[in-house]
Amino acid sequence: MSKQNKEFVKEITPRSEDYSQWYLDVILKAQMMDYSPVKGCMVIRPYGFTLWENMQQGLDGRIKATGHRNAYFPLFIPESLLQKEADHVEGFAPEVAWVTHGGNEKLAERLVVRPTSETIICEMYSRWIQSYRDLPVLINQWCNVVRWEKVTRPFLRTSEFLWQEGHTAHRNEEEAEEETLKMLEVYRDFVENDLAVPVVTGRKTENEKFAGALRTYSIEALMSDGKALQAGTSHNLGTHFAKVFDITYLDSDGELKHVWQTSWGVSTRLIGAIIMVHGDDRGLVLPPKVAPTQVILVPIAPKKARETVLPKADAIYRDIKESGVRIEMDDREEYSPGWKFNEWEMKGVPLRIEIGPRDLENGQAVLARRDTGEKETVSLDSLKTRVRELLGEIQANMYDKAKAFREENTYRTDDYDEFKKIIEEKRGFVVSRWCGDSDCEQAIKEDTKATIRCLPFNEETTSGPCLRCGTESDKLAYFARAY
RNA sequence: CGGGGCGUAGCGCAGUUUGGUAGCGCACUUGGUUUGGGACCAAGGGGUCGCAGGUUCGAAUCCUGUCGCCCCGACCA
Repeated sequence: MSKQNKEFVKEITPRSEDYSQWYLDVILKAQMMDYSPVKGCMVIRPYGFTLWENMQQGLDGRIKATGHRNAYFPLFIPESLLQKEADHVEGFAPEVAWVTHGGNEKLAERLVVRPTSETIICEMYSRWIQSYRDLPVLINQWCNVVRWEKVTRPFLRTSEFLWQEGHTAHRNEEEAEEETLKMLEVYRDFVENDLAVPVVTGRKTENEKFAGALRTYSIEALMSDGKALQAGTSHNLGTHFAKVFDITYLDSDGELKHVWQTSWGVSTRLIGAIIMVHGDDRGLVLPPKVAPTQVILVPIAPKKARETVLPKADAIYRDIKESGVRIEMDDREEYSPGWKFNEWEMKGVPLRIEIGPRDLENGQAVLARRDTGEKETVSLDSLKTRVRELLGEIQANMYDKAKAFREENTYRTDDYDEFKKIIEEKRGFVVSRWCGDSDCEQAIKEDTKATIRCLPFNEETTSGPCLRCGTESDKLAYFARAY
């Protein structure tokens, strides 16, 4: 390794050395985002935004396939609307941005820049819904929201972020609950299959639920530093909002009833999850399904061989592109192959094709995969097929690797001392019995900084003592320190 | 809000103790030679040293004030 190369490798702080710094290095070096002059806000650069667009595409398809349609609601929400639901306003008031003036004139009523759109959407729903025939209303919106956070972190917690928020209205509890769980499943499917990030699904505790919700469900992912990240939420809002916004319908039995509502959302935070779950000391690693560039073709074309290599590389590039793979060719003359290899690895491109004079002599190309670093030589005849095959393998391998990591870092104990030790020394998920009492949950948080991420579905358990207080319980909870 | 640290070129930093008119690496520009894991040589461009006062013949350096950022704590959909 040359001297320059050594210095370069140091440019990305090793993950083990300073996780925070590593995270920032990866994002900046991959040119996903940059800091903006507005505190806590970020500029998403084209490379990062293309990733987001690919994610949007995958998720939007699933949202539409489950019967929802996209719409758009205003960025500004009158103060009086936000005030209507008590829990909701209490939850969001400390972090909303206010608009107080229009031009030079002070507004008669202040506006908030939406931190979420429940209130303004409910206001519209109350006008749109009259009859049971109007239900269900299944609407989704892609937009930006603003939450004035004290501590921010790129992608994970920013003052402004992009997201998708679904808002639905139903006839009764059963339908609303079914919708809430259906959308949680859509998120699980999308995040696990497209982003290769394994998640735990479950219900949030009363403490952790959405401000104004009846029940909140979430998908929880484990980052490579052992901290948990809430990757998506789905809320059964009950009839709380319907009551204060007067969203009623005349049912087929002639009775006037309040609708049951749900809301659900995932945000650009998922980009942070991808980075922290898959990234390594060389930079970003992107799952093929959403990678802006799936394959990077690097022709190795010394002057003498340029005429033979470049046309051949171009033909391969076109051929693969036509087969529907997102491939780019890096034929810049001013950078050396090694420079390009590092550059594209930093950007997380899943697969690289190297093709030079030596390969052409043998009728082959070299394939290098980002997830394992392995290289293989493939004959030019089978290149196109092998590329598609490998992209699939990489996607699957990334998921398996992340899942294995999560399993290795998920512990099962009901002993509080052991629990504290694991949380402090190893991090990860700790699955323990919990009595269901809020005070107990709070005490554990104060002792260990670990919170209940969710109460999992489908975890069988026999009755036993609660982790902290010893009360008999058959509830299991996933605990972790979280972002 | 409490404790600590830092503001010097696009980025990362040295210079501050002991005042003398600003430097290094990367990046950038031009020319040439290069290309299988961040190539090399040569020549260039770029800075009101966070801001405002003060001390001094002279301030990046000393003094006072102020603004901003980062880390730890606190707070936290």
